[in-house]
Amino acid sequence: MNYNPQKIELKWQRYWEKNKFYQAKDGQGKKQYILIEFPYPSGEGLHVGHCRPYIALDAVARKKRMEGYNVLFPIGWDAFGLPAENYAIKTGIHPQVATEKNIANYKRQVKSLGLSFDWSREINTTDPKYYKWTQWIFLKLFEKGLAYQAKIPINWCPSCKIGLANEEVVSGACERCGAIIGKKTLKQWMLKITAYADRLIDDLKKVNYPDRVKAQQIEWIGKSYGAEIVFKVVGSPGKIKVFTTRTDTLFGATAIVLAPEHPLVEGLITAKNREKVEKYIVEAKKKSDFEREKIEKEKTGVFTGSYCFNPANNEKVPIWIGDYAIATYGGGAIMVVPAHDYRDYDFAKKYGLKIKEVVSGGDISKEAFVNYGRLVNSGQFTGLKSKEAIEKITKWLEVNGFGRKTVQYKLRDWVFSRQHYWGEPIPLVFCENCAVKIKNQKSKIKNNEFNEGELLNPGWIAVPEKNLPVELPFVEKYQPTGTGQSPLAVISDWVNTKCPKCGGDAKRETDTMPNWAGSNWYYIRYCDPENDKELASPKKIRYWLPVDWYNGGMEHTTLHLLYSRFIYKFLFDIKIVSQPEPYQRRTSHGIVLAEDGRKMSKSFGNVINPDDIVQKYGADTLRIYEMFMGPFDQAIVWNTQGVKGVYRFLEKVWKLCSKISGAAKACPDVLRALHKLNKKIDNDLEATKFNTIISAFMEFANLCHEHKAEVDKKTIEKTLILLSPFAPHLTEELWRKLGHSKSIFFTKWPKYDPKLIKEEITTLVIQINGKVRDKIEVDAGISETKAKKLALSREKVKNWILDKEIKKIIFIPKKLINFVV
RNA sequence: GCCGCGGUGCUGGAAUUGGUUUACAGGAGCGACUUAAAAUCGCUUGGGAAUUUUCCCAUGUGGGUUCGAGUCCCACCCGCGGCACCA
Repeated sequence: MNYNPQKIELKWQRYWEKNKFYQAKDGQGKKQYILIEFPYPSGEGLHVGHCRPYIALDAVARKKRMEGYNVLFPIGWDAFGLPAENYAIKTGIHPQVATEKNIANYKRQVKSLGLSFDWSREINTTDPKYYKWTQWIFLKLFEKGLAYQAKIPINWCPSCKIGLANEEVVSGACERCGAIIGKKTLKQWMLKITAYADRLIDDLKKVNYPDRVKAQQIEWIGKSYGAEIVFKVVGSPGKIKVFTTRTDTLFGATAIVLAPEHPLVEGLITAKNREKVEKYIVEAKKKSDFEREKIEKEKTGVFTGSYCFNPANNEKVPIWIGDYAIATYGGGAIMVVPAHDYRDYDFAKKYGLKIKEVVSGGDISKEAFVNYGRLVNSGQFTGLKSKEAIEKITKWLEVNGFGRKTVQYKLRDWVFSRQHYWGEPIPLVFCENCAVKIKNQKSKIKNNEFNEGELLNPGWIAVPEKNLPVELPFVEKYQPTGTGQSPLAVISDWVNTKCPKCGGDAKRETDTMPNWAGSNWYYIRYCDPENDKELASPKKIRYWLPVDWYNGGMEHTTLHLLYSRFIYKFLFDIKIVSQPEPYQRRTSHGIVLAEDGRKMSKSFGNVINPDDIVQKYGADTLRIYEMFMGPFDQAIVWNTQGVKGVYRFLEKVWKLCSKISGAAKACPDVLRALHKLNKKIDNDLEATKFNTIISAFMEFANLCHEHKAEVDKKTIEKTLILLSPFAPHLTEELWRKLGHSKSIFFTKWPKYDPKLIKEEITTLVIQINGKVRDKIEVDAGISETKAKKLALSREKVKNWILDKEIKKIIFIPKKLINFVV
């Protein structure tokens, strides 16, 4: 029989599923929790790029099982979010219906690859039994005062008619539709992720993530150390607080710039300047972030007419307004030190501000000098080095009440509400009665009558836990209202409810949660997916978590990965989970590009559907090709031609293993190669070097092919076991053909014998002055003296040395001998 | 501008971490089988000179360290990803 994947793959997939091969057992033995990012089931189905991480981690999971681990390798569906809703708007098909259909298709595709997921733990974020707990987590955040409502200008996508988080805005445009983002001021629920900023940085030390992931998260959080300095306004009690990391340049501050949105602006505008300033502010507010960015280099500003005192030397410095000061960072106020900051230099040049050198080392007549140096023109601090000056000036400010040491973060709190239908309802109601009570009678409120969140957000009352989930009502119309309200707002019998605190009339929150809400914690739910009493039982959480190996895309580094770490830390604080970090190890896969080198996309018509490859070559070929195509963490171009090569390899394995030579013992070369292969798989799988594993297999198959007559049954069996995590169907089939009644996946993972790997004979390279001139076959254990003698006896070597004097000999056992002449 | 990653044949890439550069595949060429094609199986395939023996040059560019550099150091060029008026 020839290799025919169509005849064997479905058979074994059904067999494995029927016999529940891959179901993890709670609390039994040493565990491995292996996780892939659960897919968003879109209407387009899987493409070969999605499969790459699933296939890779499937191989890992399969190997770990054979090594005796109790492996949890689960899958589920992240199904809330915009695409389903946009699709519903277009077609009138309810997101629920479309989602179910998409899931069915995804499931069929995933199953056709022979992946060893534990389907008994399948979850779906849009299932009320699941999102009950997504809502529960929100309630806990709310109770602890980590959720608050704020009226803020948010990123507004005019096309999707939705507010977006900073993370969803990609260079000024909507991550989903590409429209230019504007600003809209709306009341939004915010999560205090900033309260966890330090821990999110510090705890990266505890986990094994790629450096680039750590670096990106740290940069995103953007912690900087500096000082807050107080500038007193001339002729008024007003005080302006600025943030700087360069306290040493304080004497060079020749102006203050406030963001147009700064709360003190109004009081600082003098009558003479009013018209100009107001016009500027109106213009600035109109600009979107994108426009601001585009004209980034061109600084603009306007003088308010007011002055303040530089605390260092009591000089009067003008107060300006300029939109290069960012409202949401450092209090939206900066001290302008033109001599030592590029931006301030531009600004000062444009508006004729004083440029005063206070750190020596550059030529400020040409450009700003931003490096550290020695202080000049800085009163008592003149002569100090920058580093020392920063400390001393900060201390001086503190002593004299002009400022204090502080830190700033780029990270902002997380905008957690969306004005859309297809998401988890936020489990809060607004009660006018309670709002009045909290606002007016704070002192009379009994202890524990309201939780922290309710006091922080007067009128917003938590839906009691026992009433969860707040189910998403069925609607006919999904269109965003465009007014900033979600489509839920028009369903009056859902919106109108009773206040759980006072029983009075109340209205439900009609915003829903962002699509990240369900994915924040899904991997916890896998530990105990059916539990309707708790998020998951503490016992199971303790057993399974943290995740041992989590693979996902780089694009989630500052999104899902950061968010879910934050949520996990919160759950740790309220003692739901027992360690501070959710993922012990993180790896990232590179994306698979289409054959034309572009991203695979329906609009380019260049998508490769795994169905086609499975149909033509079989799942095992697809699996091995995706591992072989290139380094796992690198983007790679798909090449259907290359798929053929893998198919040929599997055919070779098939032929080799379905006919046994009858040799009683493998020849030493084959045996050694087999043990080397074993070692290589062990090492390279851990290092995610899947491509070299496959090429090692190919080399081994080629070797066996050469030594056809000397390959025994034992060798073939071991080869099949080693290959089984990568090509499960083919190996299972051949395994049975060899007469085994039990599955190959019940065998133990083989251990290589280090003694057998040792080469007895090696090629010793002979170099003259570092250049290869000859090679000899020698005993691996040959001594330097012997090697030298042997090398010098060679004709070629003699010719190269001739009458020259040997100055030095370098001998590396098993590798080379080098004569320096 | 800053942070991170990378640059090796015609192509995807390998190189035990300082020790035989180009493994493994794809593609191309030649040959075998075949009426023929596909498939399959052999052989060839970095460049140049010489074709029995061989020699020189090649890992983005230019320097350096070293007996020896794709690998380490310095400077530069190019590509990719992220951040970006963050004070």
